[in-house]
Amino acid sequence: MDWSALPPLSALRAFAAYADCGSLAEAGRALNVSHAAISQQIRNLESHMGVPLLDRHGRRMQLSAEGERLAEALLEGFGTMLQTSDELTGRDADRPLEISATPGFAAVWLMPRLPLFRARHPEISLTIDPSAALRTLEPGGLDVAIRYGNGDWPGLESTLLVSSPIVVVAATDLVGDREIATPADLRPFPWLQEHGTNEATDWFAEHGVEQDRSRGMTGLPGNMMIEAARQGQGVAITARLFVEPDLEAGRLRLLFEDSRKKGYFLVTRPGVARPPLRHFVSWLRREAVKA
Amino acid sequence: MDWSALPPLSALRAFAAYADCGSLAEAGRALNVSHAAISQQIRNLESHMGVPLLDRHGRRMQLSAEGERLAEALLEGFGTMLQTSDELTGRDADRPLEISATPGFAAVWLMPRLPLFRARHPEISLTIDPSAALRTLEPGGLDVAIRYGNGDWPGLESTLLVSSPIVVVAATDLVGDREIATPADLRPFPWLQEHGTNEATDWFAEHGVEQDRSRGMTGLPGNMMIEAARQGQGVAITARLFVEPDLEAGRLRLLFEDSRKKGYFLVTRPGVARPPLRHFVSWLRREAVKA
DNA sequence: CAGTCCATGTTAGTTGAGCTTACATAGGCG
DNA sequence: CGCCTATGTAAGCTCAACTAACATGGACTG
Repeated sequence: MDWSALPPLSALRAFAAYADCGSLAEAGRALNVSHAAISQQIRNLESHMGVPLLDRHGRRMQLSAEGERLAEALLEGFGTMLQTSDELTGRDADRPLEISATPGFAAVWLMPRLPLFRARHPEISLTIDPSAALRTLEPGGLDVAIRYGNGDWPGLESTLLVSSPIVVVAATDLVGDREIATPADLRPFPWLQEHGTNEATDWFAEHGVEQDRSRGMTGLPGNMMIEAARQGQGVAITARLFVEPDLEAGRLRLLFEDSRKKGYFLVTRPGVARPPLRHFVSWLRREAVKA
Repeated sequence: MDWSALPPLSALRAFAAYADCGSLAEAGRALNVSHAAISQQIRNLESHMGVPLLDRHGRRMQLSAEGERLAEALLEGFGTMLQTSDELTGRDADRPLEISATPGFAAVWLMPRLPLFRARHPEISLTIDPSAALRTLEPGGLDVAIRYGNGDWPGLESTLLVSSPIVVVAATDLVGDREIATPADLRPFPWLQEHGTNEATDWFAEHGVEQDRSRGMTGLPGNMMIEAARQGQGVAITARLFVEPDLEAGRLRLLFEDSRKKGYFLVTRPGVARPPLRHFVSWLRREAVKA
C-alpha cells in the first residue's frame, strides 16, 4: 500500500463526520472540536486532493458527486475499523443499542412497551433516536431502524411489525358533517404535518390539490401533531395505528384512507448481529405478534 | 457513528503499516518516519485499546490473534479510502502498475519481454518487485502477482501462464556420472536455495533427508542461483522452465523431477481492474500463449 | 423594513500529539 | 567474539490541528 498517497487522516475524519452529521456545527460536536476546525480541515482536504467535495450554493452546503463518493468510502472504511476495534476492546458488547424510530411510533407503541424489554434485559442500554429522518445503518453506528413504508429498502433486511395504512383525519369539531368527497374539499382547512417529513405535502400534491397558503401548514412532532388534530387545529395525515381509538370514539373523522400496503418495519443490516441487537430484535418481533 | 470511540488515527496507520511491511524499520520507511515513532505508536495503541496486538517473543515480533484481526480491518479500511481517493484525484490512472514476481521468472521470462509491452503501452508505468515473498494484493497497493504454485489461492483469481514442474539439478562437473538414485544420495553435496524461499529445505525434508551442515546451504536470488548451479557450486531445486536449455546442452544433469502439476500463474484480485492492469493482464496472456 | 438566529468562513495565536535523536538491549550469524 | 539488525526508552523539538474572535450572508418573523 502506498501510504504516502493517503490524504491527511484528520482531514478525512472531519469530512466523514460532516457527511455523517450534515453541518459543520454538528460535526464539530461529534468530534469535540469547533466548527471552524471542521471547516478548515475540509478546505485543506479539497486543496490537498484538488477536488471540490462540497457545493457551496445556498445557506447549507451540499456534497458534490465526488464528495458523495469519498464520504461513502470513508464511512465504510472508518466503520470497519471502529467495528473491529470495538469487538477487540469489548466495547461492542457494552455499547448502547442505537435505535431510530419515527417519533409517533416511538411515543405511542415503543415507549409503553420498553419496560418489558428492560425487565428482561437490564444489562442492555438503549439509545432511541426519535426522528422521522432516514438514518443510515452502519457498523459502529445505528443498529436498527423502525421505519414506515412498504418494506422495500435496498440492501437492508426488513420485518413487518405493524401493518397500518395511511389515513387523512380531522376532528369532528373542525369538519362537522361537511361533505368531504375529494381531496380538493380539504383545501380550505389548516393542515398539520409531522415535523421532518413531507407526507402531507406529498399526499396533497399527489392528489392534485394546491395548498391554500392563508390556511397554513403547521409542522409538529408526530405525537403532538395527533394531539393537535384531536383539538381541531387542522387536518392530519398519519398511520391509522395511532388514531384508531379516536376514530372509534368519534373524536376524529376518517376522511380518506390510502389502501396501499404500508406499515412499520423493523430494518437491519444483513449479516451477523451483535448480541444486544439480537435480543432486541427477537423481543420486538414477539411484541409485534402479541399486538 | 461514535467518532470518539475510534482510536488515534496515526496509531492505527502506524500499526497497519507495520502489519503490511513486517518490521518497524520498513514501516517507518513506508511512512517516512523513524522506527521509534512506529514503536511508540504501536505501544500507544495497545495501551489505548487495552489489547496486546503483538507477540514479543524472539527477535522479530509476530501479530497476536487480535493483532491479525485489527490489521485486516485496517488494511481494508485504509485501502478502501485510498482507492477512492486515487480515483477522484486521477492518481489511479497514473499510479504505476505494481507487479510482484519471483526473481527467477522476472529475470528469465518477464524482463526479456517487457520492451514489447512498453512499445505497445508507453504511457503505463510499471513497478516490478522481484521477490519470492507472497505479497498481499490490495486496493491501492499491489495490482498483480506472478506466483509459482498450483493455482489455488483462496479469494484470488489465477490464470496459468507457463506450466513447469520442479526439478532438482546439478552441474555435470559437480556430480559427474555418480549414481543418484534417492534424495539421500544428495546429502554430501552443497545446496543452493533461492533467497527468500524455503523450497530446497522443504523438498529435502519432505523426502526425509537431513541436511549435512558441513556442506552448507547457500541462499542466492533466483537467477544467480541458477548460474551458481551451472558453475558447479551446488545442487539446485527450481522450475524446469529456467534450466531447460542447460539440460538439453548437458551443462546440468536432471536428478529428480517433481511431477505434480505446477507452474507460474498470473494472480489478481476479483472485481473491476483499473485500465493499466487490464492492458497488462491481456498482454501477458497473449505472450504466454505465444511462448 | 429591522432584528434575530444560525450556517459558514477567515485570521492570528496556542499547544500537545507526533515525531526525532541518542542511546540501549538482545537475537542471530559467521 | 564482532557485526548487523530488530526493538525499546527517554528527553526534547515542532508543526498540524486546533481555538477564539470576528465576519458575512441566508432565512425567518413581526
